[in-house]
Amino acid sequence: MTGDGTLAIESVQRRQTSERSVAEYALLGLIAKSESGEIHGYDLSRSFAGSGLGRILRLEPGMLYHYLKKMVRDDLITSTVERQTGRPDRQVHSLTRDGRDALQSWISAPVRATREVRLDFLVKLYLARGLDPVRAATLVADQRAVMRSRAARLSEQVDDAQGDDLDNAFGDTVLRLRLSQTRAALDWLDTLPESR
Amino acid sequence: MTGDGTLAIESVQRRQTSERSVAEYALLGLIAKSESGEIHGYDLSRSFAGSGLGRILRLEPGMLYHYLKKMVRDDLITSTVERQTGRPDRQVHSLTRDGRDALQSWISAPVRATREVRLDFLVKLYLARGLDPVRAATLVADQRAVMRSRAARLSEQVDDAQGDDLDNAFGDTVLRLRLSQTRAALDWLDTLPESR
DNA sequence: CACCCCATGTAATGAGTTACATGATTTT
DNA sequence: AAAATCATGTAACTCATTACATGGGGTG
Repeated sequence: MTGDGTLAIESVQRRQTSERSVAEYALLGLIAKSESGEIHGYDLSRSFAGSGLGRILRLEPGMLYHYLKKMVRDDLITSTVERQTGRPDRQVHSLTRDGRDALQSWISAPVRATREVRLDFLVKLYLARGLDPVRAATLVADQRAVMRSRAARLSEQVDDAQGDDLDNAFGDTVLRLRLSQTRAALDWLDTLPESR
Repeated sequence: MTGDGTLAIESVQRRQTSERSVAEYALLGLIAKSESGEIHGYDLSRSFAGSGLGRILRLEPGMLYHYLKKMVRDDLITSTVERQTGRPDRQVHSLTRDGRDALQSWISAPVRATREVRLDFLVKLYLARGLDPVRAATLVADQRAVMRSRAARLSEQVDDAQGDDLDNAFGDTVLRLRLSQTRAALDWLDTLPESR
């Protein structure tokens, strides 16, 4: 075994620090992007489905309202009732200080694993573009750096590996898949307008 | 809306026909690969961790025994008690006809989505290599075909897309990421010994 | 004597999916 | 008259993760 050579393993473990799902950050981002800074669940649901986010992840009403309640509980957003006549009352939400901070720091952090590019990074990029183009540019740059070092590391490991028996040959196969996926992500990052 | 142009969306929905998890098939495969055709849970756990499978997915004892019970219930494997003295009794498992069929047809079916290459396809490939090299070769060929048509389709969509507003531009970005990931998978498939 | 190996589990927890409940009002 | 829109949820279910229970035997 070379160093901590244990490759990242499939298992969707939330980070110990009670990490939130992508969908929650997506909601925070949509609230932040809303013109008045406040928005109710039903509108969120529509703008979610209508926006670019609806193209990469699905969020059913049940889960949406669940997340909103959870984030109110955790003091990331506030909720005030807006009475209506002839229509059901609305719960209007807006970001708290904590919510804004959580959103900003989540968006700013590049993803570590290549597999997270497809979902997590895309959501970060979408929100960053909508909220602050400068942040989008640094995000892309930071993500490039992560992917580059990851590619370098994988590349080393591929060179070091010798495929004696079947299982070692397979380990090599796995490494080369990861390397090729990582390089593809890197190339894609380079084509983004933020990389110009 | 062009045809059913709704892009595949993130949501790990099991297929309606009560689909099994990758780990279950991995277990079926390990039982099939065992020399005597039968093996008990504890040995399975060790050979799982020790084999190439342990490099791509994790399976804790709790889940392993859970799957074994489930598959006994569903008549994919049988279980007989092997008494021991000075040691706990063992539950020895072997494949039933249904189990062998389920395993073979799962292994033979290429994955549809590119994101499934990283886990599902790798497990299929590992098992196919261990059980029947010929099947491994056809699997790789079939998977190549799927990825090629997927790349072609994505390529079309990229050409058709025009990025007017922010959300359409994002849709284009998403498509190009998928295309690049799919092409990378395709290139990787070509480097496999089965493609020679 | 403390600890690890053998061997199989259970219990607690949490996260996500799907389908449905409600009840008024507007559109077809 | 039927259906869709508005607006917010609840309930039942599946699936996976983690940690722990058990209890005898061998090893440092």
